Amino acid sequence: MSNASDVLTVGQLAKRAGVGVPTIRFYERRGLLPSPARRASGYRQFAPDCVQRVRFIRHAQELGFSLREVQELLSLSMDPHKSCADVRERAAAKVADIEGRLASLKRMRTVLTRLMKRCPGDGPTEACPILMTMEPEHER
Amino acid sequence: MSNASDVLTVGQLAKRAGVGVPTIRFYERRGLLPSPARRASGYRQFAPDCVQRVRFIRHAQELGFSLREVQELLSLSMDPHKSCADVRERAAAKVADIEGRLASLKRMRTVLTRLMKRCPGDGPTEACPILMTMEPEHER
DNA sequence: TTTGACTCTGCACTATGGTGCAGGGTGGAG
DNA sequence: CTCCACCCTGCACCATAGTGCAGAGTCAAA
Repeated sequence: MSNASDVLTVGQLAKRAGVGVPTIRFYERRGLLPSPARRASGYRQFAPDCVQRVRFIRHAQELGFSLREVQELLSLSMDPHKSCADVRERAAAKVADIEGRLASLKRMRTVLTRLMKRCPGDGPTEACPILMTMEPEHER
Repeated sequence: MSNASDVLTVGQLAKRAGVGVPTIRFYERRGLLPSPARRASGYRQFAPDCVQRVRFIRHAQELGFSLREVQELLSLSMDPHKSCADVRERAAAKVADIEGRLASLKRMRTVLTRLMKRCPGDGPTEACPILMTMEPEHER
């Protein structure tokens, strides 16, 4: 079934996965992609399933996982001693992380919109409640 | 009123503002703090109001402004041709920015929690719906 | 055979917000 | 006068996720 014409060069892999060529090499250096076989010339020969792998990486990134975390997820999926529960643990940690960031951003938004309501919208900047509230004699 | 004993060394400024000494020098290089007067020895002599300035910077950072944006805010407050409306514009842009980030994080959380509900919590990782959904044959 | 597109390596650089260090000079108290 | 804490400059480095480039080699079609 699989023959030599199945393998992909970096460029082909990059194109099919929708990323740049340097990104592929970067992932390889980071251990997110296995070191591929090489031709005599040194050209990389990627197996076709590397396309899935790269898309997995991007998909996980979209869900908020860093490359380090994606790597952990990948080694989880490689390790027969690990179970679904381990994966779920990572997901739960990520949700907690996201919720922390959400709370922080919401606090920022609350303060900023409150300041904007207080701002007359004209007048000199010295009288601007936004700037004044950022001054710290206003503490907390 | 103000005499020589009013001025602050970097270390004193850093301590009063609650930041490290290199941070002060970094802000100075970035133009967030004016270049202070120097003693004959080269020691910086900061005016006491620089403490307020540094705290302003940290406060604005807490509200989600980058140092570049803090600098813009500061030059707005220096410029007599600028008004409160200009400041409010920056705040509104930042709120929009924060809302974009909130939406993105909420999407991530939604997907992750949905995946976690589908996950049995045991069994091999190959069968894990979390990992499987990150595989891209699952497209969009 | 030639040409153009592709690939190789390694290194430097982007942005962000600092931190750390080496190798000097300075300030004030004891 | 000595000592230690502080200050000076400039440079390199941390993490993150790549991007860009030089200089060389390769592949395949025309």
